[in-house]
This record gives sequence, structure tokens and C-alpha cells, in this order.
Amino acid sequence: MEQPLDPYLQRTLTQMRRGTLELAVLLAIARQQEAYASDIVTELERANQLIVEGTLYPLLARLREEALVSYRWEESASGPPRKYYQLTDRGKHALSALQTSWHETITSLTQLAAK
Amino acid sequence: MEQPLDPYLQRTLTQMRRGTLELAVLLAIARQQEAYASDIVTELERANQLIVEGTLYPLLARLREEALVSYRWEESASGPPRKYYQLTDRGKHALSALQTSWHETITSLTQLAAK
DNA sequence: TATAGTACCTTGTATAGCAAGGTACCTAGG
DNA sequence: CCTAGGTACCTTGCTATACAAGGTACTATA
Repeated sequence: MEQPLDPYLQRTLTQMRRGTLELAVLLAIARQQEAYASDIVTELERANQLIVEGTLYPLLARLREEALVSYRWEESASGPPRKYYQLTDRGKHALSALQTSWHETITSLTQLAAK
Repeated sequence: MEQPLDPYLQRTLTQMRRGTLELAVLLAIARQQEAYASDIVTELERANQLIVEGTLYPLLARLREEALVSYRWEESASGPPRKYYQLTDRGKHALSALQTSWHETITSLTQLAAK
């Protein structure tokens, strides 16, 4: 039973997603070696990270432009062809750098929260 | 010795800050009971969270509009008067809610990162 | 009466999440 | 056939916010 969220909290959580979605998507791709958009959505849902198409497709396009991921087309028996994404070497390095920053952020906030 | 950052990483880290700065500022105020802008900057620097004036002042104004903080003026012997901020009850609740979301996010990403 | 230090705040720009809407492929039922 | 439903890709418009840069004003000191 979900309560409707305070608009303030809603907005702030959206901002929080900005910092983590890109990392989460890179992790989801890394985890599966190869993934197309629906795989990523499913993988993130499993981890309670919601992402919608209007967010994911532009994000994948950015990752592509930055050469963090590459893709290949694959035909599907049950619909249009799919773009399967995989991490490039550059993507693996970026993922590693982001994880480091992420851990530093956790450390900082943990320290701030300690009385 | 700081290396100049990859512009991509730079941008992404800025996005990461979006999600955490508001939480960090609320924590910094809570920690000190009362704080003015410079106190907050100092407190965050100590935790390795950089924040600049052009970010902090608008953020404090937003917190004020949302009634998460209130302030009182205090004269200073060494310059212009200062605005000392403190959390309101609503602010304490919001802080608590944000911390909960923050921990959930950590859990999600930790789960995604686990092989 | 300058100059330096402190403290407040605003303007303009770029970025990215999201709602909503669009195109096109495939299969199955009538 | 051809229409409906499911799948998959993508775009447009809106909004929020971090940050660089610039601005005002108070106090103390030389």
C-alpha cells in the first residue's frame, strides 16, 4: 500500500536518482554482460530502482556517445529487433571510477550523520 | 595533487551531488543545532563534500520555503550580520525520511554491484 | 578614505529525470 | 487480409538544480 508522496520528498528523491541511475545502469549491464533496455529495467526493478523509458533511452544514448557502451542489433522472434548493450573498456574504467566516488560519498555522509 | 578530471566524470559527479547535497546540508545543520552558511561549508569540507556559495544560498532558500529550516539574524563583531539556521520539526521529519531513502538506495546499489 | 575580509544574494547556463506521445515490427483472431 | 495487442525503439517539452560569475553591504585597519 503506497502512500502518495509529499511533493517535496518526491522532487528530492528524483534528484537523488540523478546521481545513482547512471551507476545503476552500468552495473546492470556489467552484471549481464549484454543487455537490452527491457533487461535493464527488469534488473533495476529487482533492486528496487525504478527507471522509465523516457529516462533510460536518453541515458543509453549518452553512454553510447561517451563510448562507455557499444551495442549490436539482434533479431527477436517476438517483436522488433533489440539493441544489446555491453560495456567497452572505457565503460569498465568509468564504472570503476564511479564506484569509487560512490563509496567516498557514502563515507562522507556516514561521517556527517554520526553524532 | 589533484588530477584534472575527465569532463564526463566531472559531469556525472556533479549529478551525484544533486542527490546528496540537500541531505548533507540538513545533516550539517542538525549536527550543530544552529549554523550559518560558513559553518555549513566548513562542516561539509571536513566530510569532503565541497559546496560553493552559488549552490548553498539557493538551497537554503528552498529549505526555508519548504519550512524545513528557520533562521534568526545574529550580529557579528567581524562583519555583516549572519543568518543562523536551525531545523524545524518538519525539517527533522524530512531529514529522517531522506535518510531512509538514502539507505534504501545504498542497499539497492550494493545489491546490484554484488556479482 | 581606501583596502581587505566577511556575509549575504542573484543571474545565466547546462544538464538530466520524467510524462506524454510517436513509429514500426510481429503474431493471432476474425 | 486487416485489425488489435504486445514489444521495442526513440523524441519532445517541461522542470529542477549545481555551478560560475558577478553584485551589494557591513566592519576593521592602515
